[in-house]
Amino acid sequence: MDLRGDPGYGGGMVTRDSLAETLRHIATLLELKGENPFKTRAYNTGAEVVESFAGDIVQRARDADLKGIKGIGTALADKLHELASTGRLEYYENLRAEFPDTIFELFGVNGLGPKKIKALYEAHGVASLERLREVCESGEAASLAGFGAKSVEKILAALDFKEQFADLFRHGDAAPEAERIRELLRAHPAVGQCAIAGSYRRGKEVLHDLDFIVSTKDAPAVMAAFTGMEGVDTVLVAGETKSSVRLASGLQCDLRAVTDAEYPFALNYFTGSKEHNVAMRSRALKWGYTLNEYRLAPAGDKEPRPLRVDPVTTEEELYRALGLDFVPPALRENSGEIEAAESGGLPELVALDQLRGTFHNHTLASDGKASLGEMADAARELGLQYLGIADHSKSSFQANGLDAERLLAQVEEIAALNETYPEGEFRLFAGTECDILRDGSLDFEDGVLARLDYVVASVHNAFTLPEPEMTKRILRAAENPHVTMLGHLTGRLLLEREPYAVDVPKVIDACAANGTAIEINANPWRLDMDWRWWKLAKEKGVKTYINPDAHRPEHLQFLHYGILVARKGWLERGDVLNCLPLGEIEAALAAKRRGR
DNA sequence: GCCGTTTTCGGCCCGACTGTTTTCAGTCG
Repeated sequence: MDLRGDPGYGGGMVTRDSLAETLRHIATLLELKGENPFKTRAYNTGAEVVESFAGDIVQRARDADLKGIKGIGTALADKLHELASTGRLEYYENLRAEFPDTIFELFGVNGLGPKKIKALYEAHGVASLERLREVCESGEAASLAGFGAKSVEKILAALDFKEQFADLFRHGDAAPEAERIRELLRAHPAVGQCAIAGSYRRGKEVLHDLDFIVSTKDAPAVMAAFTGMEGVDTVLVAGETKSSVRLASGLQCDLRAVTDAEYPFALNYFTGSKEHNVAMRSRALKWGYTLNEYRLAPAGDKEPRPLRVDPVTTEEELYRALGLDFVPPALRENSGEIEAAESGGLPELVALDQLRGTFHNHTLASDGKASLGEMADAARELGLQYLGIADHSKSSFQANGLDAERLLAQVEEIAALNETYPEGEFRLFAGTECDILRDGSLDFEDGVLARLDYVVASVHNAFTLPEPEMTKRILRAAENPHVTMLGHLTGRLLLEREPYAVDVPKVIDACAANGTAIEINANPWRLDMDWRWWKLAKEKGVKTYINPDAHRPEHLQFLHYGILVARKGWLERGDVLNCLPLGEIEAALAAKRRGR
């Protein structure tokens, strides 16, 4: 059997994502076979657990140390162990031999689910997008039981869409449209409460649609306004309380309308995540209630436990009613938040207005689009007390990186500018985004680095080193006493370029041992280091700086996205060093330079 | 396949919408 077409499997390296992907593929294949849907769900749940697990799930799987992880039972634990330790899984290979590899493509077509795909495959050998189009255009598909002219038309439209657009969007790319539509709904006379729910509200880095929730007494009017609004390309669904549209950008937007009384339940339900909802519902059940998108109501014949808040009129009250602290949307990923909410152990998440400055920013000297003074002015307008300048170093010649001479001239320039700011009110810090060279050495001599206030060390070339070498390279930088923080740790560009292969837990350990911070790069294309690692990093005592990687003044707004990452990573004010006020950050940088 | 202060067996969320149906199956979230 040829599995070469599957990058996440059998290619040698086992990663968190490849483990999750294999579980998802198993779930899909079981669905195709018409297996018990709950078994299918168990595999999908397992994939979610693997993806969001706070810790080194690959190592745990390798060590057969998965006992006690909720959602991973003995069967999944055994399979994950086999996968992680050998790179293969016999059960999966047998399953895959039953269908052509390309059949997975079909699940990405809107309107096609396991039943229809199975029917198409068995009747006409449909196992690829090309073949699907053929049987739709030839009329063969329309004659199948359960298929008709309309469904074939929809499949063809979905195929056209797939050719034209990606089905995932970066959070930052979707944000302007999301906010525009929210304002439009909010301004509608029939709309009471209104929110963007879904993964957008949870602060996920990529989204596949936007979910809007409104409360209203005139749902049809709001639905009409929504499906008829500017920017709508196609109306996908148009019901009385639920509509879906496709915008010209390809982004899908769903709207649900409920009453004011139902609103907190709908908001909670459609914010998700699915797994968080399951946990909430099962908790409600234990208390003797059924929870859905409309209400919390007594269930069954037994006397329910009295709610702590009754009636429930807000989402906060819904959590409190069930004996929980309010769980911020960012944390609703089923990674321990319910347990923490029960025991008063939720973190006090860091917030945007707690940031006092930021460090990874570029100017005209390298590849930025604004001068030192312009960047400083923009930071002051935002109310920041300090701004760090970290232009590229000489090896990043493609970015016009600075050599030692130009860098030291910039240090002088920064010192002169600092003279012009009122003492204690604002300061520029002189730094560098110093390339980590292939062997882990830095792009400047120690003597040069010692002249700077701080150093961001980043990888900008040789992205394809094997994991052991890349890890060694970055470890060496993390151990260099001049390095204040590691920049964009994995180099990923969301939906564009894969992260480079690096053993993140090892890097976290080294950073903890050396007092080196790891940046949260807030550029919406990066959002790197990924939020899934921060709980682990925090446990180990690693701190972060949230940096916009700004190349122009407007990019300072990216800090908002960095805050989303930090919050998803359970980080508090004390974990984020650029929450420190000017006097204290100077001391912290100096302490790090002295080797603590 | 997972899970257990209701259960080690028998549950596991379910409502909205659409299209092909003549009362419901499939998909989606």
